Amino acid sequence: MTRDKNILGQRPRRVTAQTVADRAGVSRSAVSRAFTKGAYLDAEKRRKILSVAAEIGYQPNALAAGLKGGNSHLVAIFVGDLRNPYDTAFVSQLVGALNAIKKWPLLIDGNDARAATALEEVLRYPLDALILRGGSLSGEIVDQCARYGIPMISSGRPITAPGVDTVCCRNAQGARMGTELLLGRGRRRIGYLGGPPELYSSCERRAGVMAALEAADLVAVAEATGDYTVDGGHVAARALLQGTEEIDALVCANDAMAIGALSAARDLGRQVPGDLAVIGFDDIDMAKWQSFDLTTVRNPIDAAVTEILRLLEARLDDPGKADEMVFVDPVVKPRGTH
Amino acid sequence: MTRDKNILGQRPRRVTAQTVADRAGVSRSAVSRAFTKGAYLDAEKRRKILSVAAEIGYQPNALAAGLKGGNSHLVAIFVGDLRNPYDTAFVSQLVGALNAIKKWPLLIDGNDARAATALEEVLRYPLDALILRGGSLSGEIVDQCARYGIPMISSGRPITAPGVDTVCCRNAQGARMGTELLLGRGRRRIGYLGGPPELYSSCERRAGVMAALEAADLVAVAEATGDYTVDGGHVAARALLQGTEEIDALVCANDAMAIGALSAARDLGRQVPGDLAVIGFDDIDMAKWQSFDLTTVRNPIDAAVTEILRLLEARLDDPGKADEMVFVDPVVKPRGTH
DNA sequence: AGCGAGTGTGCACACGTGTTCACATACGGG
DNA sequence: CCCGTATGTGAACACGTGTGCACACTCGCT
Repeated sequence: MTRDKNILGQRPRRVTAQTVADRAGVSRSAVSRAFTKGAYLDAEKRRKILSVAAEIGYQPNALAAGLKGGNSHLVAIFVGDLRNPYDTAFVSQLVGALNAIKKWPLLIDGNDARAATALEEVLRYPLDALILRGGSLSGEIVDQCARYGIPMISSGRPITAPGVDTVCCRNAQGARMGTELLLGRGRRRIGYLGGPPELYSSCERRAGVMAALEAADLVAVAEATGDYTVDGGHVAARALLQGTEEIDALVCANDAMAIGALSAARDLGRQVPGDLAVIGFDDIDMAKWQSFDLTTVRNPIDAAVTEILRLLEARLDDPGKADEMVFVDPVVKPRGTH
Repeated sequence: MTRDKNILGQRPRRVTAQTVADRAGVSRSAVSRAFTKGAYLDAEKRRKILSVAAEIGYQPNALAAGLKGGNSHLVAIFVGDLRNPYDTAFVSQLVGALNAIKKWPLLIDGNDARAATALEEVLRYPLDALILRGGSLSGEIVDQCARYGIPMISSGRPITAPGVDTVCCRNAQGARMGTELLLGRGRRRIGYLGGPPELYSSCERRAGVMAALEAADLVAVAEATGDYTVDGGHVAARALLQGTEEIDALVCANDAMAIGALSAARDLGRQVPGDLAVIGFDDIDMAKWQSFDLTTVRNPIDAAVTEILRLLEARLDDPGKADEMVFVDPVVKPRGTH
C-alpha cells in the first residue's frame, strides 16, 4: 500500500539474473556462470540459459559486477580544451580505441571552471585509469589518484609521480626539424609565433626553434605570442608581419595559429610561399585542406593513442609495474607553404 | 600465505566507509549519513567524521551507491560523427553542461563499425539516460533501452518510440529562410549542394530550399550531393560550378561543404559574393573566421543543449512523463558571402 | 513524576553480481 | 564392489553503500 503511490511513474525494475534463473529453472549461480567464459557449466544448460536471457533481454549489470573488485572498465579522460582541433581529434581517436577494447571513457571538460570539482567527483567511481590530455591539473588530484590506486596516463605533458605513465611528443625536436626545413630552403629572416607560455608544449617548441636558429648563427627577427587559436594566430601574425616587414618565414607553434597566419598574410598581400614561408605544428585535419595545404610537423595522434592503450593494458595487467615515460617522434610534412 | 603472492603488485585496497568509522569511533551508518545531506546526524559528530575522511582521503564509492537503486549519474552519449565540426562542438558543449549538473557522459563513437556492439555493452550499466547525437541506430537498440527503462533523448533526428524525447532543429524552415535571403538579394540562378541523402537533416534542408524556390516560381539550376565534409564540398562545388557556369548563388546543406565551396570558387576565379553568393547551415566556429566570413543559418547548439538538459531532468524527475518533441529555431546569420 | 515529541544512532537489509566451497553425481579402474 | 577423480551445481559470502526500523535518550510541559 505505502509503495503503491510510486507504481505509476516508476521506472521498470531491471531484469536480474534471478529472473532468468527462475524462468530457466536453474540457480542464479548457473546464470552467472553462463555469462562467464570458462566457467564449469553443462553446455546444454548454458545454451538454455542464454536463450532465456536473450528472450527477456537480460544482460549482467556491469555496475554490480564492477563492485566485486575487478576492473570497472570505466576510464576517465580529462581533456584540457575540447574546442581545440588537435585535442578534439585526439579525443575522438582515443574514444574509438577505448571503445574497441571495451573500456568506456568518461569525459571531463577541463575548460570549465568547475573542472577540478568535476574530476574529484568522478574519482568517486572506481576507475580503471585516468587519462590526461593537455590542460593543467593540481598536484592534489594526482595525490588523490595515487591514494585511490587509480593509474594515470598523462599525454602531452610529462608528470613525474608514482603510478603515472607519460606519453609525450618530442616537441623540441619537431620544432627544430621544422625550422631547419625552412633554413634549408634559404630562409634567414625568421619570425616565431609562439603559444601560451604557461603550456609545456609551448616552451618546448620555442626551445626547439631557438636551438635550430642558434645552430645556424641566427636569431629570430621577431616574436609574438598567440593563444593557439586560428583567430588569435591571425591577429598576432598580422601585427608581427606589419611590425617587421622583412620577415621571410614564420614558424608557428601550432597549426591553428599557422592557418590564422596564412589568412593574415593574404590580407597583407604577402605571397605564400613566395614572399613568406609558413610552417605549423600538429598536422591537424585542416592542414591538409586544399585551401591551406599547410607545411607542418606531424604530432602523431595514432602513435600516441597506441602507446596510451599499451600502457593502460600493461598497468592493468601489473599494477606494480615501473612508471614509463614514452616519447613519440614528430615527422615533418612538407606541403605547399614553405 | 596463499594471498601473499599478490601483495606486491596489488592495487591498494580502496578506503571504505568502515575504515573511517573505525578511525572516528562511530558506526558505518554514521559515516554514510555524514555524506548524505539532510540526514539526521549530530553536527559535531558530522564534523569529526568529515575531518577524518578528509585526512585519509575517503570518498563514498559512487558505483556502490548507484547500485542501491537511485540514479547512477552516468549518461551515455552516442555521437554519429566525432570528426564533424558541428557534432564536435555539440558534444563539447553537452559534456560541459552535463558535468555542471554532475552527470558523467560515457562517449560512444558511432563512426566505428563496432558501434552497435559497443552501445549494447554500455547498456549493461544502469544509465540515467542515453543521448543520441546524429548517426543512425537500429530500432533494436531503442527497444532494448525501453526494456531496461533507460530514457532516450534524440537530437537531430526525431524518433517516435515510447520513452524517447526528441530535440530537433527546424531544418526545413532554416533552409527556406537562408534561400529566401539570397532570393531577396536578387539571386535567381541558384545551385544546391546537398548532404548525404540518407540523413534526416539532409532531406529536410533540401525540402526547405526547394520550397523557397518553388514559392518564387524557380527551380534549382543545378544540384549535387556531398558528404558534409570540407573536401567533399570542395570537389562537389567545383564540379557544379564548372558544369553550370551561370550559377549566381550556392546553397549548401552545411557549413563544412560551404567552406569547401568557397575555396573551389576561389580556384575557379569566381568572386564571392560578387559573382557568386554562398550560404551554409549550422554556424560552426569556422564560419566566423575572418578568412571565411560565411553567411549561414545558425543551428543553435546552446538552445538544443539547454532543451536536452531540461528533458533529462524532467524525465528523471518523473519517468512516466509524456514523451516530448521539441523544436529549436534556426536563425539567419548574414555575413560576407551573400 | 509521567508522558509525548523530537532527535540521534546502530542493526540489518537490499542492491546484483562473481566466486569459493562443499557437496552430489558419474565414471573408470582395480 | 570400492575408491579416486572429474565434472556440475547450489548455497553462501563479499563487494560498499543508502536507508527503514527499532530503540535510546533528551527535553519541555502538565
